[in-house]
Amino acid sequence: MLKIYNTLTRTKEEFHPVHPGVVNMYVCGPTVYNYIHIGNARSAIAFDTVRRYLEFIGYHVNYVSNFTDVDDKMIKAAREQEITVPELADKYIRAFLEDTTAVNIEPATMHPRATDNIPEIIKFIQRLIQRGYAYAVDGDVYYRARKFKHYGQLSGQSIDDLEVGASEHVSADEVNKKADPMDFALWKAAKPGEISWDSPWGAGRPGWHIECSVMSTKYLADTIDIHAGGQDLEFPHHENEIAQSEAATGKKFVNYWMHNGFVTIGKDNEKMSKSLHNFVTVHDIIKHVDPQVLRFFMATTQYRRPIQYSEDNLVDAQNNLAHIQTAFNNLEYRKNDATDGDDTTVANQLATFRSSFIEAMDDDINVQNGIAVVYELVKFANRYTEKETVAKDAIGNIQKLLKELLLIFGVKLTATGQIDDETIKQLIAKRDEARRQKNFALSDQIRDDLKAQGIIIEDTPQGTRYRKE
RNA sequence: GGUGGUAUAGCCAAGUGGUAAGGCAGAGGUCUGCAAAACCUUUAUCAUCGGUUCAAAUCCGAUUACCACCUCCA
Repeated sequence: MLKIYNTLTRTKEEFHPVHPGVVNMYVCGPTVYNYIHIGNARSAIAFDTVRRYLEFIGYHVNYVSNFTDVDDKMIKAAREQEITVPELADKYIRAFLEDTTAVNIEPATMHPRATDNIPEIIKFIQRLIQRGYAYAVDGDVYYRARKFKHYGQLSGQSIDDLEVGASEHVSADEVNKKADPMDFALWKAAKPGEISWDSPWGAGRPGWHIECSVMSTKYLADTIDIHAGGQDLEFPHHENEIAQSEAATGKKFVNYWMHNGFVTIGKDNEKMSKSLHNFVTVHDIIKHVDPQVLRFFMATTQYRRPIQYSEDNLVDAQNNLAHIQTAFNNLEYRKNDATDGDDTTVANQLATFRSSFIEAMDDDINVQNGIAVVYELVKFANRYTEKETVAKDAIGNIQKLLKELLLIFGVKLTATGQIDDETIKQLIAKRDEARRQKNFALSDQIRDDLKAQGIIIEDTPQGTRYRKE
């Protein structure tokens, strides 16, 4: 039974979707004014892993992730680059898709953009005004936070405590307009020259939080199963989404709230963020780090835990992944001399590994324990590879399970060992002959030459195998 | 000031009452002509102090340190 830690209740709860067998899941996506950094990628990877696991255990997942393509920072960045806001959005949405594809994140079922939903956003705000939860002032529209009696529930704070903090950050302009410092913008009047849309309150653009309420209900349902995002979105973003959505629909907005931990950097383990300017973009890092390694590195830490980003930790991940890949390749090599048929011991063992894996992952997607099962499976595979006789189907089934499990972590395993190259094969034959004649000077010479070409030679009881370095 | 989180071996990290999973790195060994790959063996009393209990890394209290949110941020 899958259990998920629900931020709303601060406990692990058994997961029961509204519609059995189907999961409606919404993940807050980035504001597209820059390349995504690995903190943004972490969120996408964490919930892609959750999605893949849900699919692994048999759910159909409707996965919606938005692009915030208009806000203050978009307007500022577009102005600096002397392009329009939509041009800026197009540019970084394309970059987002390239970067996330590189680390093997499945495209969402739908990637809606805020600006494609302006009419729905306006209608949603009108509904909130009708219900007395919102009011217009000079072309702005604000949400009356105190009117919503559960306000503060997600972040676990009373509205009065929140107000102490909020009042320190409200600009003079807002103080004059807002009825209460806790109120937040649903619609912002356009300043001269800014991108805008016509509305009953004049030209303007949506506030940040409203788009997610609108798109979640529009593309999924009034009540969805999972809503996810970074821990920094708990307040105010998700708190505000709940207030908006539940005030508008009168229904529970989300059953399970999931929040991922941060990527930290530096010796103080500080949060990586755009505002602290301590970020590394995916765009840059995959120039010198294998995207599969980056993916594996991030996917093998449980989504709620922080990830400390460092070269050393990346190297660890690289070694671990290589170890798994090698085991897979060595299995492949043994297919050459494997006997037909299966091996019941192996079949039983694989079933055990599978259920151990599920047991681990069912505990709030505990990937650390999940990956530990993978390492056990790898060890089992290596032992099997060294047996005198092996069965073809058994090898195939071990590989199949390895592949299936690694895919949950976003890694596509394929046999990279067998290189079909006649020249290499001839050289190996020549070397084998030299070894038979105990001409080790020659055989080592051939091995060194091949190594210089990036080909590694390995002698096994079944013959000489080779692989790319 | 309010709220939440974290502290386990050189590093990453599991473990939520019964005497410390797993991985990396290190050491020793097996296999090998030598290698490589792999396999085997090996490395901690769990931030500090106090309490509860037959029994605590695990529960309670206090302390310390670090991080995060309360303003845009995944």
